[in-house]
Amino acid sequence: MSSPSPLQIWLIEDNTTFRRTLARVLESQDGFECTEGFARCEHALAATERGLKPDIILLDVGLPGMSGLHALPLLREKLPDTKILILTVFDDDDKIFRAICAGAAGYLLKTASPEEITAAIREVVGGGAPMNGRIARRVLEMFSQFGRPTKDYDLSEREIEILNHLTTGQLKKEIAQALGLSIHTIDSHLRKIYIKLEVNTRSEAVAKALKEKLV
Amino acid sequence: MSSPSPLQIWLIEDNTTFRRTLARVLESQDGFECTEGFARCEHALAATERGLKPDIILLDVGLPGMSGLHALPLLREKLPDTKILILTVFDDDDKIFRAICAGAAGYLLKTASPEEITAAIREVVGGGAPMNGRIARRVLEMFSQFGRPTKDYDLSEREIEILNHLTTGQLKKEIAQALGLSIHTIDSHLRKIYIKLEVNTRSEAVAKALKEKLV
DNA sequence: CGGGAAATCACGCAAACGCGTGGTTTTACA
DNA sequence: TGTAAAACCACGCGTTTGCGTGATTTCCCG
Repeated sequence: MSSPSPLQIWLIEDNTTFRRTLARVLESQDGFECTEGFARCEHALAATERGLKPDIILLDVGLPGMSGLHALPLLREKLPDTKILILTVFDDDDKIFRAICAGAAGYLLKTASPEEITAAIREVVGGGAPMNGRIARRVLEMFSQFGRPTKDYDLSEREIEILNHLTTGQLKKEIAQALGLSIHTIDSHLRKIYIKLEVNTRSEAVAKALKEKLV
Repeated sequence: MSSPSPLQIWLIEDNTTFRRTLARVLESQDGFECTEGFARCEHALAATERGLKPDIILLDVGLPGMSGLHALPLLREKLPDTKILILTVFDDDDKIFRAICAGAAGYLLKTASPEEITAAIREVVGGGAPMNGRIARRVLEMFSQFGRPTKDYDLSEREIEILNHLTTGQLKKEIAQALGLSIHTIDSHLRKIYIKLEVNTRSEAVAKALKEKLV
């Protein structure tokens, strides 16, 4: 099933021993072909200039010269169809966050066994996003931070509705028209919103509403 | 290793057949104890009032009465230490997003085999966050949307600086004072910002800046 | 070296805004 | 059934804004 066109894999990893060992492991897998190994991102980027396009890249983030995190968006631009898996020892939230935002297709730790790494590659090919369990947990936790309404300002439905119109830049007059109300009513609601949000200007209210996900 | 205190699992799932089958499968696992099965979230919430606290909950989202997504935050509040796994047929971005934001510890699909479900439970106990591969991919894609500067409006440094002041609700006068400039200069910058962002009001500019992560 | 973009400053006007202060009607709940 | 909160409406005042139309200076780059 895989013999006609083996999966082309690149390794970007400065530790030569680890890179070669991993390359050997991957090569031994049916359908895998470890076509290139680079010690620096710059070399990999140069290779893309020569028109080479792997299916998968295993990318270390702690590299001499250009870091993997810096290279990621560049690689993604050059190789939009290539799935890039992070393979690193770092598991801090900032690196995870930046890697994912930059378009990493998965995040593995170097503590992973060869079996786990090959399984991850197969998973990413199958449309998945392999992650170390702890990393996945962190991702979900970070994600859940986005949905918090933070504080409760006890805004009424009408007030939230008007707050929504504010974020579209509408004038009091326009909001009144849109809701079929008098401009004085909008003004009245607006004041209560200001009091509840503890702001004094429209833009401050909009900023607070958006920053704290009230709308 | 697990005999002293088996893992207590609740199922919240309206399909009686599926729930009972799954309960039987889980019970057959070493160290698992399927203590309760509910057809409605309301029943589960009532059970928490009686002081019951499972280790794991498998929660369907498409339920009669209160939906699983509505119940999730309530369950999380009652049972802060319980890991809640979503087990559903739905895989649309909105449901995934809401479930994760509400604190789901994992997201499984009902197409999962019994083996996959038991593996997922063991994974969540081990500090992981089991997800269906496709779901995990979606999560990373959604996540990566947060880091985008979206479009490039070609704002100058000064303009971005002033845009920042705008999001704090400052008046032109105040910004001028803060930057040691004339109010006319701020006005001038403001107009260019409006032109570049294609807006006509301050709040619209603030909204656009925050929504598109320009600041 | 010269052109263009960015940054700075200036004046005036109509429109919109924030705010004080008043009111009535509708809705919700005890 | 009463009462409080929300929603609705109104007028006026002083301030701020958005915009048209100008100008000068600084700095980068071809």
